Amino acid sequence: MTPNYSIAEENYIKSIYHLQQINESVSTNALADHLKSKPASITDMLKKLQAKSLLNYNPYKGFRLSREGNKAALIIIRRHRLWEFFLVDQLHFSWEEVHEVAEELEHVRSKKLVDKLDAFLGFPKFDPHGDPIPDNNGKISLQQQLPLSELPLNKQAVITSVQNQASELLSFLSSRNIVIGTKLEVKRRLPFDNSVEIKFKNRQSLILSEQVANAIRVNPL
Amino acid sequence: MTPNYSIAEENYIKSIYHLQQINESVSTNALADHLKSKPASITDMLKKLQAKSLLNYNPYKGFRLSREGNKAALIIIRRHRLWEFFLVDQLHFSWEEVHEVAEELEHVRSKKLVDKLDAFLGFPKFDPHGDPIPDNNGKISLQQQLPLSELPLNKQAVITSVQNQASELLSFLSSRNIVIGTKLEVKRRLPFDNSVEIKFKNRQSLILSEQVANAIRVNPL
DNA sequence: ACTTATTTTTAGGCTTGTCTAAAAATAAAT
DNA sequence: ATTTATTTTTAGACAAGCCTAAAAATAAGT
Repeated sequence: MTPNYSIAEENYIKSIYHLQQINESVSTNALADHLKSKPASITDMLKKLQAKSLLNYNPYKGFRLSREGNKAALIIIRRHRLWEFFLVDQLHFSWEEVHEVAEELEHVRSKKLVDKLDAFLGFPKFDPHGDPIPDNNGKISLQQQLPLSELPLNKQAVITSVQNQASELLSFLSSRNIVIGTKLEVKRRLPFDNSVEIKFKNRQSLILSEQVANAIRVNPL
Repeated sequence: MTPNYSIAEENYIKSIYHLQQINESVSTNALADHLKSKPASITDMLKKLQAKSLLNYNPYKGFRLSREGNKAALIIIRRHRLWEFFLVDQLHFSWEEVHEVAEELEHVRSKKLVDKLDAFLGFPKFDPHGDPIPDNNGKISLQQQLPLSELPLNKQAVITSVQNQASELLSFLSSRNIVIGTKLEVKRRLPFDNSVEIKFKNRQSLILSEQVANAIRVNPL
């Protein structure tokens, strides 16, 4: 039997998973920031997670999830993204509202529930933000994607995901018709602030800041 | 704003609500039994619930929910029963499997989620066990129902609910085709053990123990 | 009415998960 | 290389929820 973890443990596992996608090794401070917690609390929990062999932890040197920890993370992420899909697809939430609610739903542990929900939804591969949904074995389907900030000039591409859950950003993007599936290309980069001018198929164009262009992931066509 | 309660608090509120339907006043021991907890733990929590004015509590004398406590209880029961309905109606769980899972889902606090779920399901009035689902104002639609053990002989009635969530009982009943909506009448009562002989429309008959006949609620036609 | 049994509460302790303040380890700077 | 700054860990405390064992209150029995 796969063991059950507390809500606090699950939140740590998930945050570590996300942070280690960005950096080789995760630091105590980075995790404290991410969880809006204090470094001392982090150290405490790290010891517990290591005792449960979910973590490879070298004091003062940083840490990463173990194989088992990664498996646990993918289960939680699967739950989170399936519920997000459900909320948008079935309950007609808007994509910027779902994250908070899914933060609660993701901790409901029943495997049967999650698998039945998956089937009910038609085994979706991507959540409303374009992030891939792990299947019932924890397999995640990758797709070629790069930040909009790195897309070559004048190359057609389609938006595949937005790497930021802040509802302000998401509703701003929606209001500009920037959603998953939108096709666009970059017409130029402004060197002084690295902002980009993008152009839609309907010939409308728009300037996006470097931060925003970094959060948007695209798949070149 | 309606305050938020912890999962532990919500479980206490719900159990007290159920117990006070049966008796005038709830006792510490009865609640300890119901929650599979110890009397000392109950006393601790009762003080906290009273401090939050959810409870009218006279030490040594018993307790009941306050007006506010009842309101909170109905919100939790609404969540629980809507999720049960969802699980059976949309995810095709069988009615004996849903209780456990709904015990977890009921603690997801978002009001918007619950109201949207309600609409998505078509504003159902009864859950799969036949229990009424409170509406978004906490109003509960009552229906005339009495225990099968009290149904007069030879009077046609329809099963409206089963007041017991034990999955053994529920699957036993299903296997005998005893579900919500089944029509039956009581042919006789056996005096030595108060068991009842029931007869279905298709002329099949069956003996049920007093305990089982007490758990089944019917609406006389 | 007085003893006995039951119920409930208090007292003190444990675990989980959090915090602040201080100490120790590592990294950066001169 | 030695001081200074930063990061991380340890030490000790606290709240929520639970427990056992003992004391106090109520109920039952003769």
